[in-house]
Amino acid sequence: MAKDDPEQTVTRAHLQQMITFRVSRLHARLNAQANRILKESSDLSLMQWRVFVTLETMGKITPSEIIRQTNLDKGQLSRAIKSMLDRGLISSETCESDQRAHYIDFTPKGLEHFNRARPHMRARQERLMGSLTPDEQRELFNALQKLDAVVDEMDGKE
Amino acid sequence: MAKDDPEQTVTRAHLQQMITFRVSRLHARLNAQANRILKESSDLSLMQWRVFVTLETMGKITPSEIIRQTNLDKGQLSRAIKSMLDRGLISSETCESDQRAHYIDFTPKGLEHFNRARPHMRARQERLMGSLTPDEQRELFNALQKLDAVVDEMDGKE
DNA sequence: ACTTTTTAGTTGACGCGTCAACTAGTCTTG
DNA sequence: CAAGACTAGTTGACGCGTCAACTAAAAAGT
Repeated sequence: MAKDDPEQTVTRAHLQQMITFRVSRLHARLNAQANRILKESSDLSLMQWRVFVTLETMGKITPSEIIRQTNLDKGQLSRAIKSMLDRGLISSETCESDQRAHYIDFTPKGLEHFNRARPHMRARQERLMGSLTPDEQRELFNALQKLDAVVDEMDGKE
Repeated sequence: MAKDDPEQTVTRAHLQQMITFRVSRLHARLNAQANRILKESSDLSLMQWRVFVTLETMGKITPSEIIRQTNLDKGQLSRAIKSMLDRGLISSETCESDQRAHYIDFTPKGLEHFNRARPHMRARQERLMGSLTPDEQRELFNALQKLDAVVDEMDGKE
C-alpha cells in the first residue's frame, strides 16, 4: 500500500469491494498458478490432479461418486477420465452390481505422476495457508462457507 | 450406494480444505449467478457490467486505464468494448494527446441498461455481504488480500 | 534525428467450464 | 413384469478466459 496514491485507493474501491470480483480475480490467479505447477512437475491438468486427490482420499471410486463429493461437472469429469485412461494414468473396472458405472483407480504410472506433483502442490498449499494465521484461516473458510450457503438460498434452493 | 455417513465429512475434507478448490467452486457459482441476473435484468455480460461499474466510478476513461485498475484481460476487454460500441452502449472518443488511445463513456442507452441492472446487482451484493457480520467481512477481505499478496510473491514478483 | 523500448489496442488460437441432449442401465410401483 | 422415473456416463455446442503475436503510436536513449 506504500505507493498507492489517494486516487487509486478511491477508484479501486468500487470494483474491489465486490466479492464476486475479488473472488474471480483470486480464482484466476490461483488457477493459473496451479496449472503451471502441475504442468511443470507432472504434466497433469488441474482436473486430473483433482481426480487423483479424490482417488487418494476415497480409494477406488466411480465418477458419479466423485461428482457427489466435489460438485465437479459431469462432462468435464468424463472427459478428464477418458484422457487419463488413454494415457494409462488410471485403470477402469466395470462395476458388477451396476453395469452403467465403473470404478476407477490409480495405475502405477498414474501414482507416479501424482507423487511427482504432490510435494509441489503441498508446498504451495502450505505457503498459501501459511500467509494466514490459524484464526484467519478459520475465518476465511467460515466466510467461504457462509457465502456458499447464501448462494444456495438465493439460487432457489430455499 | 453410499449415503450420508460420518465418513463423508472426512472424505470431503481433503479437497474442500484446499483453498484453490473452494475459491474455484465459489467463483463458479457467483459467476453463474451474476450472469443470470444480468441477462435477465439488462442483457449485459458480466464483462460489460464491469466496464460500466468502472465507468461509473472513474468517468470517461481509456481501456488501458481500466486494465490498470482492474487487471482485466486486454483482449477480453477490447472485445467487450467493441461489442458495446456496436450495440451503442458506450461512446468512443479518440484521445488527442495520444492517437493510440480512446476514451469511452456511457451513452444514454448504456446508462439505461446499467440502471436496469443496478438495483438487482446491488441487492445481490447486499445479500451476499449481509450473510457476514462486519467482522467477518473484514476478515474475508483481509484474507483475500493476503492470498493475493502471497500469490504475487510466489509468482516471481519477489 | 534515429533507433530502441515501451505502451495502446486488436486479433487469432485454443483450452476450459457450462449446459443440455442423449443412450443405456437400474429402480419403483402399479 | 411392464411403464415411467431416475441415475451413470458420454457427447456436442458454445462462450469465456488466457495467452501470444501483431500493428501502430509514443517515449526514451544515444
